Amino acid sequence: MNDAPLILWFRRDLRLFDQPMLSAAVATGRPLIPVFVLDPETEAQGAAAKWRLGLSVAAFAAALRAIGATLILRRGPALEVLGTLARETGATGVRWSRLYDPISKARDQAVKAGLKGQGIDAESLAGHVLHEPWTVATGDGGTYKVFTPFWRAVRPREVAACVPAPAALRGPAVLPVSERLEDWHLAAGMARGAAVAAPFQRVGEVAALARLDAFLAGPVAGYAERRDFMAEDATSGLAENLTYGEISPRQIWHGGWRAMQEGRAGAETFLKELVWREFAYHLVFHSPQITTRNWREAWDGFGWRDDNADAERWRRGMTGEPLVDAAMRQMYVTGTMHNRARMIVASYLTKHLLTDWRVGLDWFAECLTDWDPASNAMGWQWVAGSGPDAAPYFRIFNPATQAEKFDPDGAYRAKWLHKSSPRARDFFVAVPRAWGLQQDTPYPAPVVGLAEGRGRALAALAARNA
DNA sequence: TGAAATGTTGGGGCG
DNA sequence: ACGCCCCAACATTTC
Repeated sequence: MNDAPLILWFRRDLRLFDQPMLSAAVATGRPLIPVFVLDPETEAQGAAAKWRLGLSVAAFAAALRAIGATLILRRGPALEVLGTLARETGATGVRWSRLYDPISKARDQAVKAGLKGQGIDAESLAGHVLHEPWTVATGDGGTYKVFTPFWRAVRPREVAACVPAPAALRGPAVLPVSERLEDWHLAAGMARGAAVAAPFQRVGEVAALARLDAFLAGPVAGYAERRDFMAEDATSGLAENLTYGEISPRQIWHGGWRAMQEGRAGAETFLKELVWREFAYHLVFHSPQITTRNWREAWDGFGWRDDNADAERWRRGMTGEPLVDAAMRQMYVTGTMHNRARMIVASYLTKHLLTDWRVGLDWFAECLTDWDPASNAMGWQWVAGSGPDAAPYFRIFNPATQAEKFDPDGAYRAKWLHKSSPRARDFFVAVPRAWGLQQDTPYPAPVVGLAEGRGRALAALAARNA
């Protein structure tokens, strides 16, 4: 019997329940060495994402400790670290859960080939999505490029049952050395923002499961009607947990499905949102260029403005358009932003300010604790019009109209803008000194009139479409 | 998962 | 009772 240790390389799957890679490894009976590698690809991520990742790693390390295992932390290129760890421990195999974005794919392919070259058995398993991207195809074998048919194809599909969490993990006879999480300084890029943002995070598997239960017991019923109201707590808020794999998409699917069968009105709409995430992952797998280039190549010649002074005001929540600024400040303080607000600020940047969607994508990547490469790219290209199933070019959100509809009493705007609001004050505590913003900085006049910005965008976009 | 302009309809006030 | 006007509400079209 093979009793050589197996290395479990954790990345965006920091959970114990419904963790196929982990369960399969436990079933072998071999000693297991869980490891998290801070590799250059991960270090390249945005400030908020790296900081939030650190919280997740800490929570996962604690969860592993509770079942008798130690999460080993190592920094360096993944192939190098995993090879070294294998030699140190006598491990003969490495397992991980698959990722689908181009950067992860390139790294993982190189790691797999490199490990195999060293005689180490390397295997990746599913776990981050409901269905492997290559298993969902159109009638003629192509890939779905429009959401609705994708939804119709995915909805009736059987999703595999969740696998239980292991009760215990058997470690190696001698524990390999681990670095200390504190020494990674993952909060460094957050400057003064980490302390401000911390209370808004829901970290770890236990908290994520509790939120799913609470959401399915209550808010899901009104999800379809209430989810767009930005001041309300009507959404699941599970995106950050999905990002780090603190909860499995399959568990959410099964929970949502059950709620739907029990007749909770909003449950199907909720499932649809989960499938939007799925759609993003399938798209990024089949069209990896979506993260960096116009998904529709016809857009390549379009004269977007590059980064510019207006975009800087957008980043700083100082456009003078209250709903846009409220949303940008919410993101800067909390690391998240209401879904509808994301569409509105993205429309404002790409349409009213005619700024390249990649400028917005980069800022979201820097600020969001729920950042993931697939959803971020799909969302931005969807709004800009260059993406799959994209909004037609003339679909331009009017932030004032959206505010009237989805923040009718102004509560969301007031929460993030009004001088007397503690959340609005948090923003001034969190922003870099270099921005030169103080609480008494006067609120600016709009960077562009709504009618003027809309007219300018329509003219430019109509010319592109001519 | 849009907005604004334009067109249509129908109820009520009023002569 | 009737026609006329106004206008809100709704529908359709256009960007």
